[in-house]
Order: sequence, then C-alpha cells, then structure tokens
Amino acid sequence: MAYASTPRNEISVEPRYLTDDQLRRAIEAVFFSYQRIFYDPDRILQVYGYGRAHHRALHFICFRTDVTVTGLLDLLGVTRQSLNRVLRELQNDGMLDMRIDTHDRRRRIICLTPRGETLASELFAAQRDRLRKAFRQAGSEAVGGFRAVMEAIAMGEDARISGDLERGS
Amino acid sequence: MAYASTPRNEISVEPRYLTDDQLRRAIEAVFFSYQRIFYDPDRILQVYGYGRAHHRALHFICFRTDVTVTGLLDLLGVTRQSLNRVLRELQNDGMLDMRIDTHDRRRRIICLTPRGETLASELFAAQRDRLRKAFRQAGSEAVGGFRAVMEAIAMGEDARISGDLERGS
DNA sequence: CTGAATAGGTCAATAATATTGACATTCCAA
DNA sequence: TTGGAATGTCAATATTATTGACCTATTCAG
Repeated sequence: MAYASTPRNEISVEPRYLTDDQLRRAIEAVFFSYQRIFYDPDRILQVYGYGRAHHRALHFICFRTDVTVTGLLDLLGVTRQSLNRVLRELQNDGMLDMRIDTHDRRRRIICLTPRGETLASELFAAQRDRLRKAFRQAGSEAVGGFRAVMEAIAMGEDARISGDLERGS
Repeated sequence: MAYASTPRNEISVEPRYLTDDQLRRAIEAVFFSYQRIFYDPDRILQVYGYGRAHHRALHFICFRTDVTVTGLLDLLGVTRQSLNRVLRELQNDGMLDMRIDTHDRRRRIICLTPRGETLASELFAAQRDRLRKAFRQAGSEAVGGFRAVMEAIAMGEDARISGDLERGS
C-alpha cells in the first residue's frame, strides 16, 4: 500500500508538479545528488588523511573572501568545537593562514595558503566534471530552473534555528 | 585572488552556464538544500531516539516496494554493518517487518509496520512543506529543469564503485 | 572606566555513524 | 556437491559530531 497523506486531489487544487510523489522524488534527488557530488573527492582526501569535514571547510574558505570563524560556523552548521578540530589540523598542515582582522581584532580572517589552494582546486576539479556533464546534458534552460528551485529551497528559514531544537537561550 | 582552473574563455567555447562559478554555485546549492531538507525532521527523530540514518532507511523502506537488505545497501551507500545497526533498532521498536522472500529464501523483504508507517509519514510531512513552498515559488517550468539536472547528476557512474576506493574485489 | 556582549579557543566526555576484517548460516544454481 | 549470493554478527576503530564547562581577548554602550 503506497503512502499518501494529502487528500486525493478532490477538486484538483494542486498542480501536477506538487503531488506527494513529485515531492518525494525531489527529496531523493537532493539525497542522491549530494551523495554523488561529495563522494567524488573522497579519494583525494584520503591521500591527505582528511575527511569530508575538511573538504567542506576548505571549500568555503576557498570561495568566500574574508571568512571568519563565525561565518564558517554559520555556513557549515556545526559547533565551534567540531569546526576547530578541522581548522587545527588544516593549519598544522600548512593549508590555512589565519590572521587577525584589522577592523575588529577579535576576528580571525581565514585564508588558504598556496598549499591549501592547490588542495582546494584538486577537490573542486573532482566535483566539477560530474556537474559540468550534467549541466551540459540538461541544457541551459533546465539549469535556470534548477537554480531557481535550489535557491527557493535554501531560502526558507533555517531548520536549526526555527524549531525548538535549540533549547538553550 | 579567486580560484580559476579552466583557461579563461579564450574563444568562449563554454556557454555562460558552464563556468566554474556557476558550477561552484551548484555544488553549494546541493549542499545547502541537503542541509535544509534533512535538518527539518530532526526534532521528530529526537522524540523517537533516532538519527538521520534511521530516517534514510525508513524513507526508502516506505517508498520502495519489496526492498531487500542489499537493495537498501545500494541506495544508502553504507556498509552492511552500519545498516544492520539501524535495522535492528527499528525492528526492536516494532517499526519494521522483515519477512523472507518466497521466491528466493535468502532474501528478506523489508516493510513498515503501521507504527513504522506513521513515523515515516510524520518525517515526510516535515520535509514536504519546505519543498512544496519552494516548488510553488519556482513554478512548474523551473521544476522541470530542476528535475532534468538532478537526474543528470545522479545518472553518472557511482563514485563509490568507479574509483579505486574499493580496493577489495 | 566598567560591565556586557561578541569572537575565539580549548578540555573532557559522549554520541551517532561509519569503517575494516573476520566468521557464520542459509539458500540458490550450475 | 560445490561455489557464490544474501544475510547476520562480533570486535575494534575512525570520523564527525554533540553538550557542557571554562578561558582569553576585544569591542562597545552607558
């Protein structure tokens, strides 16, 4: 017996693309895409003795200018303790350059060293090929739609803050 | 200094939507969408004492008919040992019903009990709202493009098998 | 100047999820 | 009957994450 939760289109209020089945497929699409995109760089990470947490941090440090620790925390959605382990390891390996912000000396601006930049570009290259192929295959218009939907998904309020998951404060 | 890896559109061979910057945005879009979609059900899981691993398993058991353990392993991309922990817990709580396949008695067909079905629909409902809103906002055409790109991404070979990550066999 | 708030770092304990490796059973198929 | 497929399990370990408790700087408002 298939799962159903909304009353069956009684007066067909919902357009076809908003059925539970379509939404379920979208959930799975995001799941599988995530799998594909973030599994590709694994073999490179393995060489360096890193994991996906390092990759995620490197990515945002690479592509955001003047990231601070708090900025990174917001992007990654993890605790400071968790992030700091990763940053410590990357810094010890000479991948990162953390310097004090001149405008606010409490802040640290995180940058990549040349070594870090090399690694980040290796990782990006590993992901790029799959994506480029998919984009080319789907075509320009589809990519526009893809982007519109993705932005709309990300737009909504953050689940980590909205709910009563955060019991403190 | 921003990162660049492909030679700058010398004769503009690449369409605009295939630039490194667009591909980078797509990677982040998948990352953030995954975050949003799979953080939403967390507070429900917490009530049951489950984690995201349980959610993923429940999802596919709910929406695939006649899933076997191997089928689930392929979908989830984890090891048998990892999956079995989750299945054991779900079964002990009366969420699952595993019965032997009559055609091939080595296989187990995994189904949801009514309890499991209730939980799965709660979890799905938690994800559905965000998605429906995003789809409605983006519109029918955009959703078509979204689907095309997602399918193209998932289409490519599986990173877990293609590389030399799997050293055995 | 003082105190609150912000930004950052760290120690310790623990949890969730995952891995590798080794074995065992049951069952299908050639 | 033998090989392999499907499943389950024990044990050890790794990765990533958490909560909770402290700590130092620095900024900023009063």
